[in-house]
Amino acid sequence: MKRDANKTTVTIRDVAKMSGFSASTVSIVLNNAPLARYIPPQTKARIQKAAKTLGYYPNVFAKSLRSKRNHTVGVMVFDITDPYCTPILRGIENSLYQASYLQILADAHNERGRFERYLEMLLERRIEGLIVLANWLYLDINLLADIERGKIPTVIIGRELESDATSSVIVDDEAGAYSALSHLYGLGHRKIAFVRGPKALSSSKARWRGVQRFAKDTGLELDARLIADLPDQLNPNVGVDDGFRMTEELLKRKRPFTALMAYDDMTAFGALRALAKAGIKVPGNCSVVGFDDINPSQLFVPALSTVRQPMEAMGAAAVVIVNDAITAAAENRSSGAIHRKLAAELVVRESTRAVPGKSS
Amino acid sequence: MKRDANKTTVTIRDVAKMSGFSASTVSIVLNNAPLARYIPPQTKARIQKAAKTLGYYPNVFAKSLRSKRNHTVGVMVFDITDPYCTPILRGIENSLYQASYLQILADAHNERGRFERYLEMLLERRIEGLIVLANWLYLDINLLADIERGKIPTVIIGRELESDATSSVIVDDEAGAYSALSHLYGLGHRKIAFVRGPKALSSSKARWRGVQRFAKDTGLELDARLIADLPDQLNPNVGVDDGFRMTEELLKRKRPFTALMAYDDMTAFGALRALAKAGIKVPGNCSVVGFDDINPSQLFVPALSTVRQPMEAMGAAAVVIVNDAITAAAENRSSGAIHRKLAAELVVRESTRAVPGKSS
DNA sequence: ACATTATAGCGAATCGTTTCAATAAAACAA
DNA sequence: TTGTTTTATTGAAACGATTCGCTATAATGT
Repeated sequence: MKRDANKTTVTIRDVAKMSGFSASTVSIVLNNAPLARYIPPQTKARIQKAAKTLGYYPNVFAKSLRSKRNHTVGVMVFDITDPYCTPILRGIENSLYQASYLQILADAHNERGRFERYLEMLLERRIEGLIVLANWLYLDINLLADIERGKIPTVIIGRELESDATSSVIVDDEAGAYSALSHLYGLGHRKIAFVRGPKALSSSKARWRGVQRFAKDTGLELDARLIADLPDQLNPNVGVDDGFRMTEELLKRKRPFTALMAYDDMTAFGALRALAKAGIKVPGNCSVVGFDDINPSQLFVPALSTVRQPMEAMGAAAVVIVNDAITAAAENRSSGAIHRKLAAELVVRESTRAVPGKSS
Repeated sequence: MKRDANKTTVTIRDVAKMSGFSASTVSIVLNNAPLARYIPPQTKARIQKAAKTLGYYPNVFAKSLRSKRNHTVGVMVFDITDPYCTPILRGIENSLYQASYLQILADAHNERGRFERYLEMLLERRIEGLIVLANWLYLDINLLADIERGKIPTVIIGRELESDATSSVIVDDEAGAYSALSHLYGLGHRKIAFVRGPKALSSSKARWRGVQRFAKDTGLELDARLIADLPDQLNPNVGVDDGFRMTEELLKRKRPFTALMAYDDMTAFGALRALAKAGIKVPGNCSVVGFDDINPSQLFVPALSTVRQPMEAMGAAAVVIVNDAITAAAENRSSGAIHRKLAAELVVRESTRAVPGKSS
């Protein structure tokens, strides 16, 4: 193994040799350590030039072996295929970049085993923080134990854990649903159908609470025959099929409605398809409102009115939380869990319209 | 700094102490190193138990400081917001996971500066391989120099570089466009409008070549008045607006057409919107075909007929290439650049139909 | 002229692992 | 019995960077 021949890695000692100074000095100069204040400019220049001509990159492993810091956080996604994820990832990435962190991306594919395996790998990497993007189901108790074990600053986006020992960033589902329904009501709709989310999801419950609260506030009657439930499913992309089926189911009940409020945009897409198939024009004969405002929603014809989750902001908020926790830990301070609930915003597009014959 | 109190990291020496053996032995056992063949089972058991009860994770930094391997590859995306990216990322992730690599995700936001900064950070991390997902414009020459400098196995998805020193995975745009046009032609369409892609994109050219070849093969006439070009733009999500504008432009020319072939799905969405606005039914009065088969395409009403890029497979192929290159490098073999061109597949959905009055 | 302080740079220890070479006991062959 | 091999374990030297403490010269104060 004549490795010296094609010596590929250039170390700090190479720079030292070339510049004529010691490794210590090189380190001090290149990092602008406190001691660098005593180093005359020309020495610095010589060292910097040497580093540049050699193409020297400090070895992060050696570096973090000493400093215990490695400027890496793990980002665990439950299903990157879900369009809901992407903007959040963008938000995370952007904030992380600003703080010059790098992210290791892990995709659990909604599988518990995969989640755990990835978690282990991330722990081995000594990530400084962990952001979990729990867009979909479950996420139970004892993986928390795993996280706690590592004592790594963690924040969960999209779910609030029962034990609030772990920080979280969620959206105000209840208020969002409230405003969506309020929008339909304001347009004169009274016979409103609902496709509710899977019962297992906490956001389903919260959104429904918003609906109920609005109904109570205004005396709107919620007709049980106009309510359908999405089955508990693991695959978010099936949401559209389920939305389709549930809407057909609703139509089959022959109970007229002038508006439909879907659990989320995917469901709304399915509803749109079912309505089109039944010859019902949107928004002419029926208004449809979704939730989330995933990317395709604005593309649709008609563009979907929906409740926008501030996804980039959620990602950014998560980064703020972990970053604070990391610096707190670095300074040996302790920091409690933080729970942020962001407001959702109604976005009115083309799929909702005043009920015909009535003026709003 | 009483750090010993809350000693957070458990090292191999702790395991050694607890099990009563030396650090060397522990290392050998835990890694199943060749020497482990001499270690009696009960010793192994003792060590393993100690490791488990202490919750020992080997420190990857120390590890790779010696071994020069860190099982990490960089994945550089030009814009994670682009729905085209997601399935490719999924393909990459999945293959990487199988090979038990972890990925560091970097998003260049289509900005050169950001690309370079990230590249530097990745190089510092001593990533073993690099996958670049060049979905969108440019990607010029001298960042290649940067990559070459690091001598890191690299593969580019979505573009073929002029100098073929860097491996690439692309889709057969020409054949894909050929088959899309062939599909329209087979449905009886003769007056076909085209919204071509931005000239700067190599895929634009390739797809247009496919169109031209088909036209030549069959004698189909390409009417210049039915051809519009997307402007050179940086933002992929603007594609839909441009598609809308270009289609309106085409309609304004008053030159009738019964089918429209869009550069990609985003453009097709824009076209769909413009056609709807003009009161032209799809597919009743006009067929529309896209390219890519991004996720929303199947959701649309009508679902978009398009040419499917095998995105997961592309991601997987990229991983195979870097993985091979990495192991080759590890064994001191040299490996040349590899160029894979994957077939695209026509997906017929609802947006295309035989031209009225004619039977296909 | 001498003590003090600021300036400039270096040596060596350290971070947590892996691995080579060495040791030493047991097992075997002659 | 002696010599060789196999089995079992370990100390010490890397890997590449940071940092504390040390030296040594130069500048300053008195």
